[in-house]
Amino acid sequence: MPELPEVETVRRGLQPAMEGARIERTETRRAGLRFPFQADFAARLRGRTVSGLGRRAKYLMADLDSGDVLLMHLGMSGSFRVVTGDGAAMPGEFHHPRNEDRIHDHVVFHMSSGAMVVFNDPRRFGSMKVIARAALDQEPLLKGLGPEPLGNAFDAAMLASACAGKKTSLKAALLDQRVVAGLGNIYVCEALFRARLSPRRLAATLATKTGLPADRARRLVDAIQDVLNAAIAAGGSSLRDHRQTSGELGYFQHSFKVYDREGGTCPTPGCRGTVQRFTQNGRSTFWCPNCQK
DNA sequence: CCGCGGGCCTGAGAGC
DNA sequence: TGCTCTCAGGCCCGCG
Repeated sequence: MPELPEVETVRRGLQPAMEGARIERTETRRAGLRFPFQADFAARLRGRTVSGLGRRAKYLMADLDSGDVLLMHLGMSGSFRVVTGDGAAMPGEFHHPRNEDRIHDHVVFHMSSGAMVVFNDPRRFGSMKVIARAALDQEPLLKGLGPEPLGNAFDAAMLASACAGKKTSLKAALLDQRVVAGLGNIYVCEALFRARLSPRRLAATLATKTGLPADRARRLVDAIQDVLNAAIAAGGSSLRDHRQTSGELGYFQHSFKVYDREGGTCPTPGCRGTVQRFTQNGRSTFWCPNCQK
């Protein structure tokens, strides 16, 4: 489901339930998700206090007082919900369509506060892994990740150089987590629209012949940051699966300009274009051919 | 090294 | 109603 804004929304929702609390016990209700749980997965979590809950790209990272880090990825359909100790649902939980599918509650963290943090993931593309903080920079899951799009290191020069010489489309380059980490299909479509850049454009054209970032690279960086910040402020986008941990819907999907708006009128003032859809690298691309060049 | 297509899973929705 | 088909917000792997 989730791209960076949804993962960030989940992180903020889980913070009150997890930070400063101890994991008394972890239930894993099946052998694994995308890959099998480590044999010592639950044991390494038992009795550990969560000192902080962070995020890297689309990964949630819970820092433990043992020196370990719990890495969690939501895949396509993963979601968390927090259930208070008396068993009462948090506001909004009752209406969560997934909550009837308890068969997809795969991991339950029983916290010292009495709260339960429940991970539900029908498609099981999500993953969880405990690693030593000292070995974080060797972790294969994180190793190839590019810069955080909302971090200081991400700017037009960096994006242009990461795309320099790339023989692929701009759309594919932005989906490549080695170029920039955290974007997915929705926010790539939306950012390209805001930057007025064609998803078909060669990625290498973000740099000038002298290697300097073109103006379009600056526009694209601004567009990426603007759309991510706006989506985070809205609690992410709720299409099929994503909810905030409280069960509330994010509402950024109402602000999509092109994603899932095939056939609609281009929202750019004065543009008479129609939003089009086509398939690129196996994924749907939505765009306005009239104003994205 | 790079880019692409397939595969991993289940569920929702469209069309018949 | 129910079947089949397509598609879905991600990522890893193997192939050419």
